[in-house]
Amino acid sequence: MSDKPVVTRFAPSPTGALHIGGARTALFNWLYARGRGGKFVLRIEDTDKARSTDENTQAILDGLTWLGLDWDGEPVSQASRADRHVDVAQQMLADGTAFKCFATQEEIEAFREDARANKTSTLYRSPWRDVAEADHPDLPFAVRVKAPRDGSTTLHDEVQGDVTWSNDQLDDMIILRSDGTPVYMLAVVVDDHDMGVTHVIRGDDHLANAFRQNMIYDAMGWDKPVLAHIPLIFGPDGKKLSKRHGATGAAEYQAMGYPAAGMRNYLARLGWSHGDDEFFSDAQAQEWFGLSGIGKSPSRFDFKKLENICGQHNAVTDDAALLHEIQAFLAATDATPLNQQQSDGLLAAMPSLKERAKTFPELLEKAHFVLTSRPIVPDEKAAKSLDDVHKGILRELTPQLQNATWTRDDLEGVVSSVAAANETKLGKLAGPLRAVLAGRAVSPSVFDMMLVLGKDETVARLQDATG
RNA sequence: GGUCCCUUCGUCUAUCGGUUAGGACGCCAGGUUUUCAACCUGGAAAGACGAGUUCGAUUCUCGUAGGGACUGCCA
Repeated sequence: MSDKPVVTRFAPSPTGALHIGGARTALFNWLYARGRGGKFVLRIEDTDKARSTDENTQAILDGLTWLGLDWDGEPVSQASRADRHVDVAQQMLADGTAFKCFATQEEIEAFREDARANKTSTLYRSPWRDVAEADHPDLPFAVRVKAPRDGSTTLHDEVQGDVTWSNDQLDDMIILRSDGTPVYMLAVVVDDHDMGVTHVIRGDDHLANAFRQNMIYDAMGWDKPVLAHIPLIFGPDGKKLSKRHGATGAAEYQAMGYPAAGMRNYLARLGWSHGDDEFFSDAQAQEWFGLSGIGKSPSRFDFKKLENICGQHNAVTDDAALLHEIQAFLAATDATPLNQQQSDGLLAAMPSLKERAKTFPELLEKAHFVLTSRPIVPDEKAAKSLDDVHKGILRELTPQLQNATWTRDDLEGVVSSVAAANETKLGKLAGPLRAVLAGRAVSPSVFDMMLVLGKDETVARLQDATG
């Protein structure tokens, strides 16, 4: 179990989009496998026909792709493996580790209601557990495992430590419904086994299930995977993450314009740590990630920290790569795509843009000067700084710029001297200049903009505004 | 109700019996500054509570409180 190549898996059920918690679970599995030269596989748990849709499956795949989590091989459909699951159940029946239960759902429900009313255990004990085959009626039946009744079971979990359950808390859970279809609990075990999964890293809402699933491993005599049940993610208020907090789905974070690298870093750091390291690359995360670094307590989602991390990643991301990400962001949000000129401009402005934006919308807003075209129409805030006095100064500046060599130093010199000649400061002139060049009160440095725009465009914009 | 799990600054966390309990985000003050972002300096800010073990507990044990998960012929 230790020297086998690592195989981890992510097994979402397509009953909804990719939840941010699921995204982190996938990330942990991916990090663990990739850091060890192992495989990371996908299994779609679509056995609930009523709630599973192809759209959801696609949304989950898209979400993982956006996050940059690549998987090995084709995603496995759990539903397509039903025959195999049934075979295993038959095997257990033959081995005597499972039995046929002829109790009807009404009977069981009645029992539970009674139990609840009397405040006794709602664990159903089927009367059919030890009934001989010869005495079985000719009726539909469900197949149940024979759970151990005495003693206790201790499971080692890499995150939770040793967890012990008294066996009388285990029920003879159903593995095959009375219509002959396999149940999730059986399918998971069979699939994990058949797919060679060595490490099961999943949300700790599955911890109790681990004990149930353990019964099937025991019944079949299969090797058990290493378990790691990770704590859940809550909203900023400590309550379950919900719409109220802004976003539960990975796609929503994509739509808000967070860069995938920042998401990976933030999510990895949520519930897992490697000393004081906060900001790291994928390569570092893969190298450092391990089960022992995962904490046991649930963590809250903090948008401020996410933004900070995203800002740091933007700053170090390659210009062209960022441009591609932004184009993908625009496409994903159904925004109008950039034309060639805008793409070129954005790329040229990227060095000064990427250091000041945490999200793509923010970056795009600051890139307005290069995405728009003449005549520049200043927005309300920008217009305020453009009074007649400053227009006059800018008019004076224009011819001087025409004679300037287009370097940062020279531009700074020209603007400063014009400012000085008018008994004002560069700081006072920057606002109006920004308004003229960008039409916005917020933008990169005026000199950076001039450099990106070039002399002709810069002068033209000045003439437009002061002419 | 039952079973299991969790509890260090507001948040994410470090600490693996001995620390002035460290870092990061955020916040506050000051600086820099051309708006935004960034940056620099400083600051406030934590071991849920109560016992026990120990020379010594944030760290180990138990209890209490609070929170969470599970308790389906759902996944």
